[in-house]
Amino acid sequence: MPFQSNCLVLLRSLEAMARKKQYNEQEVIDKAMALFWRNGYEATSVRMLEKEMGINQFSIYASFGSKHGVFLESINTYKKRIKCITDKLQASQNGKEGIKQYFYDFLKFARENNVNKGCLVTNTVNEIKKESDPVLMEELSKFADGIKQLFLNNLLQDPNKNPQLAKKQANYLMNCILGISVASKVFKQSELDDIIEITFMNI
Amino acid sequence: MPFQSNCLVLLRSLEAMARKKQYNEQEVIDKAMALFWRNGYEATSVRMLEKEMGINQFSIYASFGSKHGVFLESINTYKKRIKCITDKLQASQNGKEGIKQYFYDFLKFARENNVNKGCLVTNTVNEIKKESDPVLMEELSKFADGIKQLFLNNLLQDPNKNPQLAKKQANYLMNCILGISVASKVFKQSELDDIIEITFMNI
DNA sequence: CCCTAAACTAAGCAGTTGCTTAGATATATT
DNA sequence: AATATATCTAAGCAACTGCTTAGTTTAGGG
Repeated sequence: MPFQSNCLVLLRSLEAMARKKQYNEQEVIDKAMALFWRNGYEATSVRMLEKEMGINQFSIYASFGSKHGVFLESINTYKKRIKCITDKLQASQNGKEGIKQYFYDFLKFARENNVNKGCLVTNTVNEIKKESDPVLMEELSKFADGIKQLFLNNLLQDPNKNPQLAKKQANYLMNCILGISVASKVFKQSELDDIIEITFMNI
Repeated sequence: MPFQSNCLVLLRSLEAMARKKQYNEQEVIDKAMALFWRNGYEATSVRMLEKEMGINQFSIYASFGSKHGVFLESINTYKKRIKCITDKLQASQNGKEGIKQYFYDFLKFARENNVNKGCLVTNTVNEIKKESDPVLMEELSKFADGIKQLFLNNLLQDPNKNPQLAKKQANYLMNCILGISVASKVFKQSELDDIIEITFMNI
């Protein structure tokens, strides 16, 4: 149930009109996403969502059906928000340097009040069990594959690059950014800089 | 409260003797650790621990004080269990090849029924909030630093290695193994092999 | 064989979980 | 103003959370 459709409202526009929603669904999902990102799925209760989103539980369930529904929309919003840096990577024309820039852009993207929250998608993969929600897991995998493909495209901008090696290097870079997502929660910025430097030293 | 001390029992050995424990504390902690490893801390309830450990809640609280206490002992047991591969790394005398072997050893260590559970320490860092349990977080950091030091020692077995570079490479390798801990939950073995190959290709 | 004390069982505690519902409120058309 | 109906508030639901406690069982020393 991705946001409540307005179709019924439009169809009934000739009949009596009812009360308007006092909140914007995208705005409250933005707040929910921020909370899930900071806390994780399980550690975020519906009562906490209520407070953070600034609306009553009834409204949460009316708009998104369930806590799980709120989370799915939060993941969608996360993708929208991170799009600005994946788009930048896609547009980049300077091979591995573009990927390196993505690493730094991601670190900036994931930081809030000098605390690094990691990647919401990575955090979720780490938290949920594959078999408990295979549909969501598949969606998260697809997202990661998309970024891996961008890595590959940028690597292949080097005409001398062996395509088979490039594919392995794309997997390697995906692994490194997964590591960064975890490491950024604990490591100092100078250590993260070292890591990125070595990561791109010889590819 | 690391396991219940036997001192009181010894002191009172001249008085009337009481019933014996019908379980071995290390054995039930092994089972608890397995459950925490599979499920994470929050997603594991005391009722689930009861079933897995095969003892009553009373016995759990008598031996370990709290769910948190069971978890702390589980982390200790995890360290004991992984010691066989860190010891192997420590004893290794062939530089980066020894570290590479540790990567493969870790993958085997973390696999159960063809499912990779990642590293319990990494999973925990990812789940808990730094400020909610700084003592545990510090302990987990120390553990990671110990492994990073083993990486550094092995790298420095190469007499031509620049020590400053080696330090950065140790951070880099720690980041890669963090990535592997996450990636192993989702990636195929062939992809993991590619990742490890590239990771060690250029250091 | 009785007594003491630890270990056991199982019921129960208050607080929280995700979710629902009854009833009050607001709003655009008639 | 009257009506219809979506949205709001707030109370409440059963199930579950970590943890405790009352009462029974089991063991060994006297």
